[in-house]
Amino acid sequence: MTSDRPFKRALDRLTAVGLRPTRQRLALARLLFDGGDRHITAEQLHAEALGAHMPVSLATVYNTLHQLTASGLLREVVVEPGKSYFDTNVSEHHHFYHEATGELIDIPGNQVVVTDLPVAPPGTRIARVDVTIRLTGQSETAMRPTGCYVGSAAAD
Amino acid sequence: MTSDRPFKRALDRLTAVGLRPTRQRLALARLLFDGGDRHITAEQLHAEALGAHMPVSLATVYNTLHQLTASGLLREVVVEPGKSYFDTNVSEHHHFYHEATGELIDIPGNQVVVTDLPVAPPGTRIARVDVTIRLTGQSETAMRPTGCYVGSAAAD
DNA sequence: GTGATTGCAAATCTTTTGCACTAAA
DNA sequence: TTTAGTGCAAAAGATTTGCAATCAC
Repeated sequence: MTSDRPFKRALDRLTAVGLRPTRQRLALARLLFDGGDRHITAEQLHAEALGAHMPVSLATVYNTLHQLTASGLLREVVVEPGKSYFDTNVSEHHHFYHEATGELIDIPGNQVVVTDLPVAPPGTRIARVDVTIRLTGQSETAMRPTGCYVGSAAAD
Repeated sequence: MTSDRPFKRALDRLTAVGLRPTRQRLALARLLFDGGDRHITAEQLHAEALGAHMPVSLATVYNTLHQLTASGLLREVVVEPGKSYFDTNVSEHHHFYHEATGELIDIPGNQVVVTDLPVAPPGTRIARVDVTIRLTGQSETAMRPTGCYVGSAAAD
């Protein structure tokens, strides 16, 4: 990789989708996209920006997150009423959501297979399939080895 | 079925989970459980109660919905930041979510198959698997006949 | 009667908006 | 310049909370 300096990567992403790379957007894009995939809320990103001496207003954080989402650079994942994460991984994948800790964990797309999807209602098109696996605090019992079947069509 | 009068059904459900069947809870339970499965927001239920001459405060609607959810009589489905539905169908199933209209449509559990679920992280247990199929407004192209594959493990 | 439940209004929290100011092209 | 973008503070929603009044048992 010749030019994946953090700064460049963030800037490239912005220009690639036609967003003017302002100081604020660049700062946020760097926090978001440097150093691998992450899940972050608007509040968290705001706090991070302030902590990194890149003051940005909360409103701008929201604006930017939504612009990036609309541009396909982020994906919004709503886990609870009043709590949504922005996911820098926009490839096909799904999530574990740990309700106790609020933690969101990526599951590579190839580790979850959804089949037999019903036909979309007339006049609509499937935009995305979200699979969220909700986890509760303790694992009193053993965890499932490799497959948990939801639905009945596929035998193990 | 000898006794599935609406009133009885709602009352039974409440007592079955140990919730004192107060006038308000009974009224809300009837609106919720009589007449088949439904998806409803707190605001909608509140409006319905008022319209049905069963005045209940919004706070009580929220309290009751959460109590019913905690008791397993309802399931909460969060579709967007600031918008969640309460689903009277607590059996295994999934949802279409039409982003344009805000409409939520049940998909019977047996119409979606999720396989190859990864193991839950240590110390956790899978509480539920939510599959939400997001629909966008127009269907310019043809809809998928019967299977939309998410992930790569299963061939068609 | 007694503790659970309710209603109201205020408080919280998250997110959006209006508008004057600032900066990128 | 010129227009997009930003910050602030207020507004808007959704949900929760505190507490006195009320109701079910």
